[in-house]
Amino acid sequence: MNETSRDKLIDAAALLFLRQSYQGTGVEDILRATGLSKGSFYHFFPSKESLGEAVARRQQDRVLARWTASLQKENAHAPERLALLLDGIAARMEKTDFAAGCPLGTLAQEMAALSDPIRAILADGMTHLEKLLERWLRDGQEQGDIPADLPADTLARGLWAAIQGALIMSKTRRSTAPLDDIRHFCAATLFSCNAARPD
Amino acid sequence: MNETSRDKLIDAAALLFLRQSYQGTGVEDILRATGLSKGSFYHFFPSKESLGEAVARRQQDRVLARWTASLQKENAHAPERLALLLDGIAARMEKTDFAAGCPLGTLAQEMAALSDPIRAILADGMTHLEKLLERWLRDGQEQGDIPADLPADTLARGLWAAIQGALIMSKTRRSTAPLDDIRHFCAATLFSCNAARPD
DNA sequence: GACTTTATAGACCGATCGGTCCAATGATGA
DNA sequence: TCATCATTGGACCGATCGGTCTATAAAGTC
Repeated sequence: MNETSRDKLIDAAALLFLRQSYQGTGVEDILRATGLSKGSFYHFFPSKESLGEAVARRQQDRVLARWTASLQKENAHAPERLALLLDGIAARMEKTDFAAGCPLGTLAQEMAALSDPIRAILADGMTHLEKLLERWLRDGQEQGDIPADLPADTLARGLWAAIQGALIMSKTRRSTAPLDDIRHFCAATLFSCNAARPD
Repeated sequence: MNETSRDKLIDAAALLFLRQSYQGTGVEDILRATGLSKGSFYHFFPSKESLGEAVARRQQDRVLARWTASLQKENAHAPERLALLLDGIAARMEKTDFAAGCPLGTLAQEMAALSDPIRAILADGMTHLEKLLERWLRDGQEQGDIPADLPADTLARGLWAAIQGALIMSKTRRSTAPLDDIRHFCAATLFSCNAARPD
């Protein structure tokens, strides 16, 4: 109900943290973005760090929802599902003029050493994403798109890392090419291994 | 000669930026770490951002030297060379109690959208790293450790991204396991593809 | 309608931010 | 010996930082 103000603060902060980083965003910036006042802010949150925790949780929910929608898309094979995910990410990078990045990864990079509560939330979110990738891989293996003898858990972790790194590169090069590279990378190592054994 | 003070500023800033980020490090922090004074700082650098550029260049030189030493190690095959690189990175993470990360990647994540000069320097450094990985891959292909039909340039970019991502994960999980995962990932996709086709 | 709780506005706080300025000091060469 | 110029120390600047406080307004509750 009266969560509207609290939600507005979290949403505005999530956007600003993603584009200007946590430390680069002042409490006043968030107030300006929401039209609320300081009294309101500190009524809902005891500190900026506490808001950071709420932001981390919200970003986790959002990213998880987006990844699930792509990676578990009905009537689609593994390569197509991955393409869906990467296209969505690429579109988001272009839309923000390459100022964004992974909502979890960027926060993690900055806050892991600064706030242990936030670090823990983000670590949890990343585990969920890896699990999602692992399930995508296993589905692909069942469908025959990915060789069944490959270790899904290791590959999932490696693939998650590759996507994170591609986002850093995308931001630095101001290009979506690194995200396409991931697709080619998978085509060469995961899918093509399969194609190389046609019998 | 009298570059000592300038060098001290760059080195101290490089260390602090890596652990506390650029925006989390005040000019006064750097002065405290070096024992120098504000007059000295602004004699050598017109602004904090200008120091940031110098730091980016220095980190590029350092990382490039380390990667070259590992990936072009004499009398070593591709898997061993990669292991050398990843072990070095893992050791550095543990030594800093997981507060560090890739000197280029962390700066890039934070500064790419904030300072175009710094962004450009880091983009350049990343290109060099990718070229280094590509050469490592081609050497491995010549030595027969990696299937010759794989596209070295695409794999190099993907692998670079995976290492970056593993560093984010390592920092967030406070563990070196993600770096070991990269090794297993390569073993499963690059090296083992080869082993899977024994004939 | 009286009373309590929740929510909001915004003045204010000390600390710190990046940056300026100038006087003092060091070294160099004529 | 003197002039020159690179280097350093540190007081100082306005702006902003995260956070506190009090007064008020709105929303329930009986």
